[in-house]
Amino acid sequence: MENQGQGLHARVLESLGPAITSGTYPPGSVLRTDELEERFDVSRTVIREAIRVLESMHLVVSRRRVGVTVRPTEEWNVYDPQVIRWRLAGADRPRQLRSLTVLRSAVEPVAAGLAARLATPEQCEELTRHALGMVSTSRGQQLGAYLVHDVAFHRVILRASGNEMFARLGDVVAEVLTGRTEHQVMFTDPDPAAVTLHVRVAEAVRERDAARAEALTREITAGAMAELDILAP
Amino acid sequence: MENQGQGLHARVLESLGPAITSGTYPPGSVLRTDELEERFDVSRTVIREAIRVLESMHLVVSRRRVGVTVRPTEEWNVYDPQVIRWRLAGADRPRQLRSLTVLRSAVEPVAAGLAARLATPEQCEELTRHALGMVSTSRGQQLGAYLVHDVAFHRVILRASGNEMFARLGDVVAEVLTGRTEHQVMFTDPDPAAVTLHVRVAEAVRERDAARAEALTREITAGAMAELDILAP
DNA sequence: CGGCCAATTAAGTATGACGTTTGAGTCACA
DNA sequence: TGTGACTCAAACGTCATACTTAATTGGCCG
Repeated sequence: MENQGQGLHARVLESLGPAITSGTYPPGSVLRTDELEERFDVSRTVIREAIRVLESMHLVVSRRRVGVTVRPTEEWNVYDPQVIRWRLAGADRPRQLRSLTVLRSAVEPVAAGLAARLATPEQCEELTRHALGMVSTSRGQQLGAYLVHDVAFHRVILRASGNEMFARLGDVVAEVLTGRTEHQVMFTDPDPAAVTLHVRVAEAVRERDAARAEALTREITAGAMAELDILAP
Repeated sequence: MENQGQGLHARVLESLGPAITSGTYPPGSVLRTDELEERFDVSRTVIREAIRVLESMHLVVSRRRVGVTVRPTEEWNVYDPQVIRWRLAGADRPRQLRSLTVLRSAVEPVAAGLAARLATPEQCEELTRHALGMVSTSRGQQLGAYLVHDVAFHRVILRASGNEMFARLGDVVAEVLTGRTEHQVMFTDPDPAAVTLHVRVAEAVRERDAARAEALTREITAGAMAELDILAP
């Protein structure tokens, strides 16, 4: 969905990263550069650059005389988009989807409240447009088109919040929504109630009603959590 | 507060990173590797490794025949702890503190609610201990000791939430709290009301009262926002 | 048995050579 | 004069190799 292996070091990364995040090399495992050099049939330079990147993601730590050691899971930079992609592609995808959905449930309502205050007229218009797009694609097995509008809607909300930290979660939300459509049940058309909620959020933002926008978004994320059987107090 | 320049590439990073995030090299600027090589008096190997790391943070993009170009701010991996540190150390520290405080206000209450359900007895005990520690250090210019308990308290909440995404925000919160003590007013002792709120959160978690823990934490973060003059609806 | 020293190992750094991409300039032709 | 293809060179990308540094291991000596 984003970059792709241009350059050998990227190719190595796209092989090593998933191998680490998926547990093929569990925490504590030790890799040696010359071994990798041989395995990927590339030069030392390339391996070292890949290792440096993995190190900056806190996936590994490189120490002299010992090798490149995989770090414990708790220390990984789990907000790194690349790490998120690797983990979503791996075995603990369900677990990862839950974590991210909980994060969404915390962030998106607050973002919607802020968006209601700060959204530009253009952003309001975009929101409305995508909400209506969701309505018009919510029936008749148009899940692909529906997803496009859904993702765009949430991206606009996050961006319109005016908070860069929220805005950067757009990719994460996109992954979660895409993952849900691809992997989850979702054989059937989207829940009409959810569609309506999006329309009403767009309305609330347009009318600068922060409290309502937040509350409605909270309903949306609550629905997303329910889909994954996450705690329902 | 974390790693330090062990290795030349790390030294280069600690110089280039802040230079980019602080705007010394604004987006669109172009760096050439051989120029950097000379400026830092290190080999290509070292420069290239540093560049790879900056690239993985989405701070720069390296293209043939053109050089290493600084990317637009919106594309930076603003959740990377190292990027956060660099930006907090730079000129737009106030702006960064606001962004992060808003993020806290979204995440921490939800985390506290989850902690109330999931915290282990040990974590409950830790919470209580740090809350009491805050009480006992809240008077008489013991800001340093107070800060230690404050940071520890919020770390436990985030970790006890059982959500790895939340848990990894512990460092961010620590930076924000530390930054407030160091840079903000805070000449005077901490607000007694805030101290009391922490004690009550610990209580609520201990009593498994998720709604109360969430609401009380929302009050804490609202206070933090008020300190920074962030919107007060 | 314990502490100290040296040998070994694997990462870190430096350097020279070559390959590859691609922007930019040039030149010819319409 | 404008447009097209063609050439050139600048900058990164990759490789191979030699050397340096740090840390672990293990043996030697007290």
